Amino acid sequence: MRHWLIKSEPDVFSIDDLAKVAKEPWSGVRNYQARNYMWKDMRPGDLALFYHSNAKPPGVVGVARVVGEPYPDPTQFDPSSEYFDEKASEDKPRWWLVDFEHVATFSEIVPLDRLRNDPVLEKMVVCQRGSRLSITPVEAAHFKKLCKIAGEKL
DNA sequence: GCCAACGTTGGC
DNA sequence: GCCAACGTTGGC
Repeated sequence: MRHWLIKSEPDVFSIDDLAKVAKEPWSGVRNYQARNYMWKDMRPGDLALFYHSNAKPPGVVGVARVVGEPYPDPTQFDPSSEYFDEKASEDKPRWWLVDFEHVATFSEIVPLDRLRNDPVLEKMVVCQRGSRLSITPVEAAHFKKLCKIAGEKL
């Protein structure tokens, strides 16, 4: 099993929103690297740290799980969607996604500051300067340590 | 294939 | 609101 970190702006879609739905299609990702992670590398059952970006403070707030296999992001075919892509077609989709389900909400956020001040967790991609990628791989040891800090037993 | 211009992300 | 970092676009 692989581990991941997914970013979401809580004003748009928060961990609480995820907790309210059975599963959420991770639509609207329009970055090739992030797409490739969902398309080629994610497997059902993979766990992901749920990260709140553009938040005060930014940080990891819980855990989500990949549900099912990747499929084409339907918003790319919808002209009324802000994620519409005129260069994509049903026979040649450009954007792929997976669904995520809620696993856990931490009792407290683990702020980005906290990660940056940790000699081990500072190595996480999300801690790197200028890191903008919305989906990144996470080492199993980092995932485990972060859950421990959060007091989360999975 | 280079690279300047532009748009977006996201911490601060 | 600012701005550094980064990805994408398009002219050449």
